Amino acid sequence: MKTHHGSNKIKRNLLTCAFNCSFMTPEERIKILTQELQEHNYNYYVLDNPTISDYEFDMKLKELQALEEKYPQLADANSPTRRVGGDVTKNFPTIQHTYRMYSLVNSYSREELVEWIERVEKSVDENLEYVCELKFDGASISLKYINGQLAEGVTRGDGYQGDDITTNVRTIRSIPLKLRGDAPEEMYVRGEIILPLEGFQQINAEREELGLEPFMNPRNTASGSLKMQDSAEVAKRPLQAFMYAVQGKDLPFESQWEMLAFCRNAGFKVPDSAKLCKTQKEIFDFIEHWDKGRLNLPYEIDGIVIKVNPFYQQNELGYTAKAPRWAIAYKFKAEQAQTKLNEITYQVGRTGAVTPVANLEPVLLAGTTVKRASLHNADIIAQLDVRIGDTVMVEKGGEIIPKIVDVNLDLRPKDAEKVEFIKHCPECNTALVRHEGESAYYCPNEDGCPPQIKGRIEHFISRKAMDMDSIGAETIAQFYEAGLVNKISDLYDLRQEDLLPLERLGEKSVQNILEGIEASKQNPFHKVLYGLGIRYVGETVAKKLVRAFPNIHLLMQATEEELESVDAIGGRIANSVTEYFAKEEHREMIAKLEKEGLQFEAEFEENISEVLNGETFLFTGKLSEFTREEAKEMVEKNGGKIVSSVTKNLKNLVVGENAGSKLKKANELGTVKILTEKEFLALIK
DNA sequence: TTGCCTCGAGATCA
DNA sequence: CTCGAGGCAA
Repeated sequence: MKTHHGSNKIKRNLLTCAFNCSFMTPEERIKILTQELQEHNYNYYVLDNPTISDYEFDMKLKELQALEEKYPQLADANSPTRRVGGDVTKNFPTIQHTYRMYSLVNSYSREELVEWIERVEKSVDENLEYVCELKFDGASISLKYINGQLAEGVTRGDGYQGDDITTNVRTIRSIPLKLRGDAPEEMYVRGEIILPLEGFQQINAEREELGLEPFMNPRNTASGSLKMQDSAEVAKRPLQAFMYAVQGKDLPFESQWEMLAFCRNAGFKVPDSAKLCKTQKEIFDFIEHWDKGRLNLPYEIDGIVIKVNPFYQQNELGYTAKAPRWAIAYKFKAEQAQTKLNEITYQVGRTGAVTPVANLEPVLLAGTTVKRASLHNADIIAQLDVRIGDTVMVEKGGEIIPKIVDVNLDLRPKDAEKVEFIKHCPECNTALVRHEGESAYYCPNEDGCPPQIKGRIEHFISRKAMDMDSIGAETIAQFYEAGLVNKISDLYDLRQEDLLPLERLGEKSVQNILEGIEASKQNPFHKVLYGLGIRYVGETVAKKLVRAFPNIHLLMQATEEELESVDAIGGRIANSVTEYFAKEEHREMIAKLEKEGLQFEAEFEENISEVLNGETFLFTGKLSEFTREEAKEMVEKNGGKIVSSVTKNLKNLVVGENAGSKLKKANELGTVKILTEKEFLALIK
């Protein structure tokens, strides 16, 4: 690590010299120093190739600091002096991502990867090219640059919005505060913040000296560092940033490979391990190489990312609800550890499903201590034939959730008996039931079983539903035990005087809780609907229902048939919805919530026109007039629908450059109208 | 599922 | 100052 010490005396000399010798204005001097420091910083942290001594660097930095102090009006938010931090953030405001941050689909075997490649090759017919990159194990981030200046650093969050951690991001030396070369007006760079192993060990050595507990693993330490309030502390953590994607308008590249080069030229650290591959063999060679080679890397990776290279091919493939179809992660084989199964306990979820949980002798695995692992259901227990006292093999795959994969029969105690799944609810002793065709056992005591009641309320307050600040599972349990809350709507009857007597709740906490409850009334209808916890109504289904039934009364009156007519709503969901609303207590509760002022009516933008009513569209090839996102919006705003493949339901195929198999198939069908982009635009004019 | 950071509450000590 | 809840990230 570079140390930035220097003496004030020398600094003053340098200052005097700068003024005396060159007759520069402070403004000019600041500009020169800034540029020099930026350059040296880049050489040191991005290229790993310093061209001046640490001492000289520190002198220049001190000089710049002094000048900025003297002329604060000339100090830039992206000055190299900001690298050392100092800004303290109280809380990190939420920022919407301009471009959604998708996740990646994971694969764990050669077979799965081959399946993906074959799927890709089916939709895109010619000259496939892939970029293989290392999958860094850290925290994802999005950086916004305005006219080449770092403007925002945002965590991934839920992919739609994240936390503004700009001041902390500025302290990471391998992130340029100002881009090199020509920069577009606005662009977003995505990458991963990691803590190299050496830095991790160094931090732990320091912590040990200070008598502090060492950190468990680099990934959590990196992630935690980004959320520290004192950016000067963040500056002391030797974090690094590896960037792998750029988004924005009119960018000067047309493929992932060119994008990596652009990133590198713009001054980001882009490892040169990425490789352009044309064949399956090349991809698998790359994987194999790094599966072994990763042990020698100075940082941790947990897999390989494979991306279709040209953008027009990526666009052809498009996205699922969560991830691009044009990329996939290959995760290295998970680490395993052997440990003892001490006990099986049973948990009752909000739906009444009873889940067996293995309580394990704590064991160190992939940088964490594993003590518990879900056994999912009775079938899994039977299949593994795990018994109390068994020695089992635990694995921590890409899902993060530890899993029992095997039982070591040689070490089984002689008297170990088969596990009998419990017959009665561990919480309320009601006899459990098992629905036909389902592997889970349920406690049918919906209204009297504490974990089900608490679970429903926890679900309601959760982030994706009402997102009530400063209330968590423990607080709900407290409310329930105090007899204050038995159903969702009871939350809205809570008063300050009810809560203050409760343990651990001071005035401040109570105020936060009540404010959170009040603020929840502003949440849109689809969140409220999701929060009700109707079985099979997740976030996506809730949104779909709200679209089709824009207020709660329409939804409550809908028959199963009407529900099923909605796209993606099947019999199972329709049945669950009507059953929910058939219950008197549910209808009463909803009436109460409505009275309290929760949103039970959807707000949508009106469609611009209905000219595309009944029409279906599919876009293929490289589009030049608009993006796929824009196309989708245009179609929907004009009453049309987007479909995903060429079938007899497709009425219009809009073709861009390089249209391939879809165009061919449409021609074969003969029923599809083929349009150019211009013709499409003319349709909706 | 676990680890890390932050905050409020309550204990401890001056 | 220490503890535990809560939030977040993978």
